[in-house]
Amino acid sequence: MSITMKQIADLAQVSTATVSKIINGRDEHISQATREKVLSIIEENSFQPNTVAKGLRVKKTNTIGFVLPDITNPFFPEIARGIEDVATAMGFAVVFCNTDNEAKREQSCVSFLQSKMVDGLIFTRSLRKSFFDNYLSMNIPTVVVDRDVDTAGSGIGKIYVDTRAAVFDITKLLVGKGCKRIAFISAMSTSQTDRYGGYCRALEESGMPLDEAIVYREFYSVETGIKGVETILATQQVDGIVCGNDLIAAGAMQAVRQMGLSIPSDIRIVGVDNIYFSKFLYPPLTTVEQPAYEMGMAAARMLINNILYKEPMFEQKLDYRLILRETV
Amino acid sequence: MSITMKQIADLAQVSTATVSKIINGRDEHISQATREKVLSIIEENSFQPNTVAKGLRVKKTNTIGFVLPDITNPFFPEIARGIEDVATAMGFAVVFCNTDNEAKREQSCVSFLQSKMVDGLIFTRSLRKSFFDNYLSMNIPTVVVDRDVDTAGSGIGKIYVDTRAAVFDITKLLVGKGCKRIAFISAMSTSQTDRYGGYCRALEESGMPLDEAIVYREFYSVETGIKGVETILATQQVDGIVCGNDLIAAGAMQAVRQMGLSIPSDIRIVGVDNIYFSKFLYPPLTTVEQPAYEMGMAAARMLINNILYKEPMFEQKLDYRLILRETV
DNA sequence: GTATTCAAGGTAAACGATTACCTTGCCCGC
DNA sequence: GCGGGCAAGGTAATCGTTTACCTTGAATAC
Repeated sequence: MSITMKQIADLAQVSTATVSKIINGRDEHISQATREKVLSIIEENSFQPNTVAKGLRVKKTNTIGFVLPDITNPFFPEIARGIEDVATAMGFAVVFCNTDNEAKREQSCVSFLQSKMVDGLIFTRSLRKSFFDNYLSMNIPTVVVDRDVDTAGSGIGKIYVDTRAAVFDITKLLVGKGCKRIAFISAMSTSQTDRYGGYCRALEESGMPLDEAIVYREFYSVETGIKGVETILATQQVDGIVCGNDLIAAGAMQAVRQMGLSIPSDIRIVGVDNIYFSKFLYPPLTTVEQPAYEMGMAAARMLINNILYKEPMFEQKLDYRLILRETV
Repeated sequence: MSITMKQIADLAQVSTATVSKIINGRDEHISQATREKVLSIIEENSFQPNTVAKGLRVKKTNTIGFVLPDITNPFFPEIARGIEDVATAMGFAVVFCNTDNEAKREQSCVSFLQSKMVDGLIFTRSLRKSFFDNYLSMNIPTVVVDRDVDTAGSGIGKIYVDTRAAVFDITKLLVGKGCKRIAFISAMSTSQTDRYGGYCRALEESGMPLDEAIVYREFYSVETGIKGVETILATQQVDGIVCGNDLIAAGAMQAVRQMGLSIPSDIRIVGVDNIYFSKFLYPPLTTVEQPAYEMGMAAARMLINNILYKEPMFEQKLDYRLILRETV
């Protein structure tokens, strides 16, 4: 095992209280000589205070939990990195928890993280309703990112971009390019204020009918993109597809190419997220950028400022940006 | 704060020792009545033992650390997921640490994780030599994945695939396709038993000269791929490029297309890793698959078996597999 | 000369679990 | 009727820190 504070104290012939005070800067009543002696012994032995003991004592672990669906989805590592970068800079660690979007795992993540005494939690695209009220009562500093949840009065912070408006804009873009019949492929989601809502409103405003036969909703995955175009194009004809995210778009593009159609001359396709790989798709994907890294940073910053300085939580809307490439 | 064991004990009118014994199954001397009573009170209050207190007492935190260069590189989330999945299944948590391949950050990750009393560590593409001897003396269960390190006698486990052989095979593939002049773009690396070594040997065996003018080595990134082809093609002509990983290949492909060349008719390109997005590149990338998810699982399994049951560490070589797509 | 103050540092009780060892009462054998 | 054994559970030390409060000696005030 590593060296403990007690051993350092013995070496320096002082008490652990003295060592502790020096380490934590509560050292108004420590002489310069003692301070230097202790510090040099700490240095020599490269002593690092045991954070689990400290955490137990002070009930703060300088650790935050990050609950996300799946780190393997390329949208999340960017957020994760944003979170980790500011957390590290502010002296916090972050522990990850994948839920696969399953309610049970979400629950167990939270209780697991709680038992680790994390000081706060960041949820990305999770924290489901069934769990919400129960969760609130735990009273643990929380910010949700990219999740539409009613935070009013709950003390929960929120970082988001208006993806509904983003989808609205990008389907309008398709309309502007002359598309007459635009399909929608995305994940199933309960709320109407989401991406699907943006699609509907854009159609409506353009005087185009909403046709369930050309919307397909399942998961935010490549497979959904593939299955989506396969089932829609089996019976329908469309000249544009808006995809709920870039993963879906990647799958959709592959599937339409497989059917001998070409992009964008036969079908125009757009996505959402602007994941790193979107520009390497063929053709490079037109999409709307969500600033994932910045969202992660903003979330971590808000959370940690709340933990450390009791700064209030708030809602912050980040801007999206149309990324025009070659699929429209 | 959550409820503590003491409070449970009070509610059940027993001692904390009794509660603890029941929770941990050391309950031969507890009556069925008491057990049920305690269990039901635990249930009602959804009590979860505080793992940091427990960790402090038993000096085991059921947590492992995962040190990696950058979660944003799409090769790593797969490994991470593999690690997390088996860790979770075996009752362990994993905390991540990005190093950006900087020696300082690697050091501080380790001492940070150590202060968190992690029970073991997994390094991916890190654990550098300068640090190695010092590290060994810490005597913490460790496995390295995808890192060429001499583990003989060190008690360090190792999961790897023979990427040297993989690169050998895939450059041979290029030779077989008729390439006469094959460039190499990869990361700088110190050891000769790495990907570069495979490239050299393949050239040699094919009777082709090794020409420094057509090798470019910097980082495992898209940018390196771009800069690599820009600098090589500025003065040289080649008909094949082997890239150290798929990220580099993606950059390289974009750059050669930008120069008006086409793949594979003008230049054949191959990568290594088979990251998720390789099949969506245009044209779909020929590469060699490293089973990242399986590597993560194998690493976690070995590490945790060592921690829990003192099973010895070992070296395990996983197989790679040529993925023939359309860039050759 | 006594009371007060202050610098410098020590004492010991927490934090929330685990666990080696003790206690108590009951039963049983002889 | 006494010792042994066992079932059932309690006591208290411990893990490595932090921190409220105490102690000590010297300086200063009056």
